[in-house]
Amino acid sequence: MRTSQYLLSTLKETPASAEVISHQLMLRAGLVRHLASGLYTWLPTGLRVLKKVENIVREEMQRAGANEIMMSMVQPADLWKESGRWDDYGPELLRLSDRHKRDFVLGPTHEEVITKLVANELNSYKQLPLNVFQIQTKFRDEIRPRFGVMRGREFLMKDAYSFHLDDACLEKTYQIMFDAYCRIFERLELNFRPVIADTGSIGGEKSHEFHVLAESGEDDIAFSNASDFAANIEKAEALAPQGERAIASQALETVELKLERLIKTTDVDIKNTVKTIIVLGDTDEEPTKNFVALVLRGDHQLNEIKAENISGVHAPLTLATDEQVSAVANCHSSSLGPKGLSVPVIVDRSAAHLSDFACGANQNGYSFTGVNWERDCADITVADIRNVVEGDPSPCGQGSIVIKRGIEVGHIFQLGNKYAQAMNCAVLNEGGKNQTLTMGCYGIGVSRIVAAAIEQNHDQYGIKWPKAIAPFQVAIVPMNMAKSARVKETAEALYEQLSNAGIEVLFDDRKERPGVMFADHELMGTPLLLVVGERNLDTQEVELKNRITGEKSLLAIDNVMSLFN
RNA sequence: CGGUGAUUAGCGCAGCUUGGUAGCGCACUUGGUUUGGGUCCAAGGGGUCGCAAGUUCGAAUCUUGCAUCACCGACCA
Repeated sequence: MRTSQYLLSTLKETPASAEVISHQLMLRAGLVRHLASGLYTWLPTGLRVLKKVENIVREEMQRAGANEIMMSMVQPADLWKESGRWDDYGPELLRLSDRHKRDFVLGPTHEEVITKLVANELNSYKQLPLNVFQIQTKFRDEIRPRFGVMRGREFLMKDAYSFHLDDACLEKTYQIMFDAYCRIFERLELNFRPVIADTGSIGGEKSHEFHVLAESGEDDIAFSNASDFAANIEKAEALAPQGERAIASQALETVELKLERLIKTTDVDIKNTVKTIIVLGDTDEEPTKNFVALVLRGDHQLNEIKAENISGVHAPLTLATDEQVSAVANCHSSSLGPKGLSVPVIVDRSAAHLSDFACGANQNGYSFTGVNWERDCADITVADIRNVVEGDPSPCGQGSIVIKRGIEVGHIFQLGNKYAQAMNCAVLNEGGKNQTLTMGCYGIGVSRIVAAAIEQNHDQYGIKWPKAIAPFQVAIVPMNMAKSARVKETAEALYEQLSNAGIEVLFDDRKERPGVMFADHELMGTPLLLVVGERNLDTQEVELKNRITGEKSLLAIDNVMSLFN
């Protein structure tokens, strides 16, 4: 490709709306352009990268025995009503109707369509297991699109679905997919980690996320500093503190200070206090009485996922309003405490290990000190409802927790039979009986990977693409071609030779000054530059510049092809 | 949806307080100059100041409404 024919579109200045570095560089290097909130146009350079990621994903899926298909992005609402997700999915599901007023959705994912297809196509256990995938545009009407294509509303995703007669078979395919994902991210040269994950709204039992480690990531990942253990913080278990709880030694006292003031103005340590949060319960009692109290150590944070998975707690987790808090405890939320509450009390393991602690007194402006479980507050349930923090013992039993930020680029689930049951997806088993299938599903955010790769591979000059996904393998940069016939001839000859050999080469034939060309290629992140100039032509050499290492060396023109063997 | 802020040339911004001729840098066009790291000089093109209504002789500027975009929370590949 010649730059004179190419939509280069680089920007010198950073558009003000771009927050993270990958978004800035994607705009500046001319990979994408903003169309509307969460919607982007992919320019030639960006599309080249996207296609490369896509192809690596496709190759590894095929190697893992998955069949590529393509499903419609527009899906009939009836299917979603059948699975129950028409009601469950919420406003993130973009709904539309056609000219006949029939309801449709823009597919955020394709479980319904694929399960219906497989239900119709498969009849016998002999056809199992089956794994199918597609690489398709998805649409999710995100509440808050941000960070460019990292969280767009329309995005490219690889989604695979596997079908099995039993869980043992699903487990096997799950492992194959796990390995395939590792291969994919290794080929993409990304610093990634598989982490144990929550299954979220898709439902199911076992699940891993694949995270690219980056400061700009939106998830907190808990690692062990002594083993392979890694889990999304949503899912990382906070172990109960070691040892016996200290024996009560203080008497219960009432203090005329809010808990917050008590911590600030006295020597009471926040780690020896508990905070109490009232949330909606999940029982059939009349709504005015249906609440649960969650109790955490003062310095800990509530883990909403863990909390809403506890029976009796309403999912999704819903905080009580100020009025509801007053109705439950006759005080403001800042003076809440576990003692004497009439609602079920769920206490985090760490908070339950305290003795002689301080807490709100359920009376505005008052606290208790010297509080002890059992003696002062007996009827409680102990559970793990907090986020792990750095330094906690790792749940794997080895080492302690370290927390890093990650960008979720892949997610694999063991779905079970939720969709198969709803969509009546079954085959005849060996005994001739109808048997509902069990499913796995496996997603990769293809367009998000492009952004994640930039987050991990850039410097002050621009993008430093991993070789496997660089838009061009090499660029030819002639010095002052307009003035030197020798330079022009050499550059043209090199270009022809490389193009004929099928190498993705960008020939910068613009009439630009060297600085402009160098800056553009560095911004775009082309791994290799061949600089053709009068300076080295007497010896029949060109300069080779490596974008990643910054190394410069001289290379005989006759040897250029050897770079690509 | 809630909270905050923004909207003036393709991009980055000034002008608004105190109403009166729409400006700067980059980019773009033309001519010259320069040519191994975003040269320099000169001339030029490009704007219903987000939209609508109001106040006024007169609105980018004041008032009201709406839209869009971004940031902080819930969602997720």
